[in-house]
Amino acid sequence: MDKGVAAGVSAPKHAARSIRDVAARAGVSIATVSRVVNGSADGVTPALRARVQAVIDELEYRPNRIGRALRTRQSGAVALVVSNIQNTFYAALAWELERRLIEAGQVLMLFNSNESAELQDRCFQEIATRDIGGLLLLCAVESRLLDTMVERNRTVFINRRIPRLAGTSFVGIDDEAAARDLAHAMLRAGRGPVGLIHGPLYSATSAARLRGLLDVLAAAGATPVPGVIAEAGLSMEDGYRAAATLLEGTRCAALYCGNDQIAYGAHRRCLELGLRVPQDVRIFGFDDNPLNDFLAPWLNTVRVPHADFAAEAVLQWQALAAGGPHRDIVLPYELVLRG
Amino acid sequence: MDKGVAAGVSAPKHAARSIRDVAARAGVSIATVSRVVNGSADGVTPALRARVQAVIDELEYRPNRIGRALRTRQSGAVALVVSNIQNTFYAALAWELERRLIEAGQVLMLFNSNESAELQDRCFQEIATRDIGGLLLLCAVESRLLDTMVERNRTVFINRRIPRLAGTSFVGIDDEAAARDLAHAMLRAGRGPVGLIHGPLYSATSAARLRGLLDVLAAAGATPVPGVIAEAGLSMEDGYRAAATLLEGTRCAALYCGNDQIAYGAHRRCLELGLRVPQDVRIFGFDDNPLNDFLAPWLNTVRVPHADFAAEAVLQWQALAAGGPHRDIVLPYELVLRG
DNA sequence: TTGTAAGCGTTATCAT
DNA sequence: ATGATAACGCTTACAA
Repeated sequence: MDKGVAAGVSAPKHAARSIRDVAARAGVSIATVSRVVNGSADGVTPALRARVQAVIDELEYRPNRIGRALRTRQSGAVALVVSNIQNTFYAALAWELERRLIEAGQVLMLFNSNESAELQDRCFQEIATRDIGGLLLLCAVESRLLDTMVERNRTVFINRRIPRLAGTSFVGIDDEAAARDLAHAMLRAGRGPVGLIHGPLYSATSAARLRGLLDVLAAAGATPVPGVIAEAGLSMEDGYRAAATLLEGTRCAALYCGNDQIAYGAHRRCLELGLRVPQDVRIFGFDDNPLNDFLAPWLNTVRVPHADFAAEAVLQWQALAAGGPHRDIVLPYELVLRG
Repeated sequence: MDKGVAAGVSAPKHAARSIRDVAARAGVSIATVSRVVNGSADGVTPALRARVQAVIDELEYRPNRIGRALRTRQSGAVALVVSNIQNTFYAALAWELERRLIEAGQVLMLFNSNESAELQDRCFQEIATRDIGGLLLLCAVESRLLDTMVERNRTVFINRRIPRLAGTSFVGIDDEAAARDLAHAMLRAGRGPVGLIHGPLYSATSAARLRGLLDVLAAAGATPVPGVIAEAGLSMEDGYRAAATLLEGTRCAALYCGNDQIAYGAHRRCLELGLRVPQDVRIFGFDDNPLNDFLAPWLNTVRVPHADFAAEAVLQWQALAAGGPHRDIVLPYELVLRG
């Protein structure tokens, strides 16, 4: 029997080093190591600092974030609660956020709320016990624990705000204005019956978009009849179902959808009904998911600058961490008319 | 001046409760509270237990995970390192994973490696200091720190393995067999020149798929000429670029793409060239992204059971946590022929 | 059955 | 400038 090999198989090469290991090896106290690691302004003699740093490098010591978190009450993690990561717009935003947070030495904890107050609170419960450094809410809903969470954490609302919590930082666009622009583009493209599949009205974003749209349509005397307004969830499946109902017996020249995912679902239903897009029905959405250029060359939409959303959200979170005030950041959008 | 209101505005309602608060209020030691919280088998008198539980409920006490993590060396977080969350297949998988992990009382830390060894190691460095309970690698690449991470964490490879680390748990399909089936479907659909845009060959998954495909094509005497084989990254943009090169001057009746994202890019290029899909070119992909039914009704592909991947990955992670052995879990796939 | 106390890895206060 | 030590919130021997 080769005991050496047998032991080597099961035992890890070596456990992670602790500050004690470094201190012992360098012949200093753990306090000194801590000072070196944190580059404290309070002096450590350059010579000593170099000696300690050498040991740190040699042992590949990296401070344990859990120990540090317990002491500083900051876990070095930022929680992102997103409606649904399967929405490619949110996924793109999450990607940008993660990239920037890693750069800032933070990790991202991901939660899906699925537009449900219960699930969102479930996530909040997990988050609440973890001393996170920031809370990014990408499409939050009202829920029992929302206020406490916002109160206790550095919070930034992204893409959707809770009007009641207007004092909390927000990054978004002017959805109502964007919807008005989109409506004008719709009208310019040709008259005819308009169908509307808007997002859930508990969402201030969905509501603002609908408001802007109806505003312009009404002014143009193109108010859609009640039968062609439908509320839907924010997924492709929701859009498909809503379109199925809405297009049953009704004919639309243009179809407004509360976001691009809804538009994808509506598009599918149109094709099933033998309607050509855009020849028979023109479809309008919101967000401009990154894959539109590849898979939805028929989709007219509003480009929401997701990369800028992420950049601004992180900046604003950092500003809050630095003791800055809550702010509203409203970014420019852009109309994308494809067909 | 109303001092009461002024104070109420800035001060949080109350900080989170600690185990001490509960112990003090219940008139017991923190050890007893801990026992109640953890439902320890070691007895706590039912009466005492009830009294403590009442205080816990009253104060809405939830144990701080950082404190617990420091003691147990388990942060209650599972790290997911994914190639790119913008790939809708990975996003769908991540969604399923998050749902199940929350159910298991864990949170998910999300990292994008972007197929880069450097970035993956950057993520690993963040992960290494955080005492995670599990490491899920959705499309890992070779990197300097990979071995240490696998060695020190309960690891499950998903969708792509590192052949060198065959002793580590894996959840996937038989990619080579699936590719063979796909190739047969390709041949059944009609003869003609075949173009190939495969994924990067450092990926065992991409390599296996290509192997299976070439296998069948060769056996059928349909070996593609070197000029119509291209290697591409795994994104739509990569697929677009590869297709642009490959279709320059060459005519293909069928186009194999290493995954659906590549196929989306190739499809766009085909349309730009005036090629009709599937009339002029039939396109074959891999994964069956959930949005194909809506946006890619022209795409033939292999349905990779992402929900089952997630379920099995979590189960296998739990098995490892329970001291079980590493396992290979190979799930069934399904051909989806749309056009 | 319940309590006391050590200790997980840090940071930061206070001596020296 | 450096070190000793308390404290963060929790779990878990061990003592009572």
